[in-house]
Amino acid sequence: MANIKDIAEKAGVSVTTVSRVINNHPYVSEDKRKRVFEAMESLEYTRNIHAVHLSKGFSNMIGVVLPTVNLPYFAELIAGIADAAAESGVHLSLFQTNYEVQKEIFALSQLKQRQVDGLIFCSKALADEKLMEWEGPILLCQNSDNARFPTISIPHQEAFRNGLDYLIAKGHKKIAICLARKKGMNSHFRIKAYKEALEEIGEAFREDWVVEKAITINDGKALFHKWNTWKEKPTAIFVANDQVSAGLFLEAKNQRVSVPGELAILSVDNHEISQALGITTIDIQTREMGKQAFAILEKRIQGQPIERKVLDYRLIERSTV
Amino acid sequence: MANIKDIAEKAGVSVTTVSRVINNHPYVSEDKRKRVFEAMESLEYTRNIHAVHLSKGFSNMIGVVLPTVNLPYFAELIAGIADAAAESGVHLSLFQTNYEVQKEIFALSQLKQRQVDGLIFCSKALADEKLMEWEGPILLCQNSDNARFPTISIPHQEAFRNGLDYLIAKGHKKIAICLARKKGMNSHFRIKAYKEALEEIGEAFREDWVVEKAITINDGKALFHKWNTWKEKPTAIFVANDQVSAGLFLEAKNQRVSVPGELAILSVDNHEISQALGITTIDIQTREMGKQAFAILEKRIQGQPIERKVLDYRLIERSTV
DNA sequence: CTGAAAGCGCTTACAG
DNA sequence: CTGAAAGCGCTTACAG
Repeated sequence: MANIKDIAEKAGVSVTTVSRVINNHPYVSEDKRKRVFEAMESLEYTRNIHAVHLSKGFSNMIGVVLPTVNLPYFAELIAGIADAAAESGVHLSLFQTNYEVQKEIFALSQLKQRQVDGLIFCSKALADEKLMEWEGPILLCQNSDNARFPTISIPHQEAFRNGLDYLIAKGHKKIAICLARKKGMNSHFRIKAYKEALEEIGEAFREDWVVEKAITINDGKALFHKWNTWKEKPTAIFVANDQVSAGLFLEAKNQRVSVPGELAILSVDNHEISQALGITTIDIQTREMGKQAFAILEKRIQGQPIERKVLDYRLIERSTV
Repeated sequence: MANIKDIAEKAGVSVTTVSRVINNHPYVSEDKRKRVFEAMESLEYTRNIHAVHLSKGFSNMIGVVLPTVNLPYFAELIAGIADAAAESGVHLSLFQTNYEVQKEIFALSQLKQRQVDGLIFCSKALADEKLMEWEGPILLCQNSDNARFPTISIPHQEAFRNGLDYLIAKGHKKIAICLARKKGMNSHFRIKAYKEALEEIGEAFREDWVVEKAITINDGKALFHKWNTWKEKPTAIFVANDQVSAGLFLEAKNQRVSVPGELAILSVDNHEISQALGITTIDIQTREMGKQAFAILEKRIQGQPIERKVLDYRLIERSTV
């Protein structure tokens, strides 16, 4: 494969000039520019990107860290990131961690080795404090107490509270909630909002009405059966994602439990499936979050100050509450 | 940042020895190995991966080219690829093309520049012939006439025929089909199978009963309404993906059209949603395809001969036919 | 507008 | 088991 030196010889110029032509620098005479282009053409020159990276010190690639790509929430998030990255000509490297800590650490080590210029953590198992031990641009798609990280997030506590108030306004007092996982900032804030809302309406907090580790449609089906076994039944379940809500809703219909008559369902996401099923849900702009995540990280990589953005949410009334 | 030379000085050895230690080569005395490790520790050494790439000539990263990550089929495929790649310590770079030809060409140019060692085309707009103009390891997740490409695929024609025969065996003669897009090898083979089956049962091929460009749940809903406007109605629709089938099924239920009584639905994918809805579908092992795609490409990158694998499919009887 | 030369940080064939 | 040196292919400050 021809390299820059071969081109220089063929064109009768220096490698410096060739480099200038390749990088579109001004101050190259038209004559030489032309000769360089011809030489590149005839020698079928392709730039070796590794040499560029080594020389420049960055890779023009960012890493996206997430548990799995195969969940609408994350797929949508990546799609947003990918669109924004493509527009800026930045490459995307995927780190599917399945919430395994050592895989998250692997991603961090890649940042350290300069495999990527920055990292977007869509969701993570590692605590913020652990992340602090690593240098380099790291963006979090969730709120963080820690000012070291740029973030893009939804005000989950507020949004969740908003949803709860909506249920309460609709006459519900016996409300259960269902979260994706126990740990994680989002769940933390949601439980907090839940407790506050219960207190205000004088209802006791019940540990067993906080269902966790629910992510898929099948988890939603299981949730229905759990609900069905409860002696005292909540009249509404506030579910933290559309997939689970869909499973819950479909199984309720299957078992001829009327929604929202016997069981109201409020969801979060506003992905296609909740629209298709007519599930009332809170839109959290997942795709937009992906786009902004990239934009903020990119600015940070370029040395601009840490930015922390909060996105809006919106309750979409449909027919399950 | 400390480099290999700093380590060598600190440890009192040559850079060659440092490199050997880093790369776990044998033939380094225990004493020196220890000193090198100590030096690396105290200087907080991190290897610059770009230098490794430049020197070795490859990047240890493959590219995945697909229209969008935000569709269960592709999300599942990537998840499989990502799992397999992670096990081999290979990085994944994502090229979301939205079926835009210039974005596919961009991915190919990245292969040429060595940004990636190989490319997996999950689905593409470019014709095989165009792809032929590019060198380097390129794997196709679909069959190809062209022996230049390693492939992993489902026998779509056979599988589709199998599904049609199943519908026919169930007494259907008026059968419509619904495909993801007009172009593309898969659609080509499916239409072929469709025509053959129709001929055998003495039914005429009707262009208007071949619905195309259907990908999402909402497309499935639209499909229902299209069906509803047809004067002569097919008694069965064979839909090429679970998302569309789900939309079709849900809307049929909404509109109180009995499935399979008035309209039978046969699907392809066997993703979670068809299971949740009880839709009869053909399992095409999407995740497994992803895994094998990676394995075959990886072997090809390592110089092994072109491999072309065909995966099995299986009809899952549920309650929509 | 132009070029010689140093630099980015590794790997590896060769000689010992 | 060890090291000096060449090589991977670019970029860029400096001097003109």
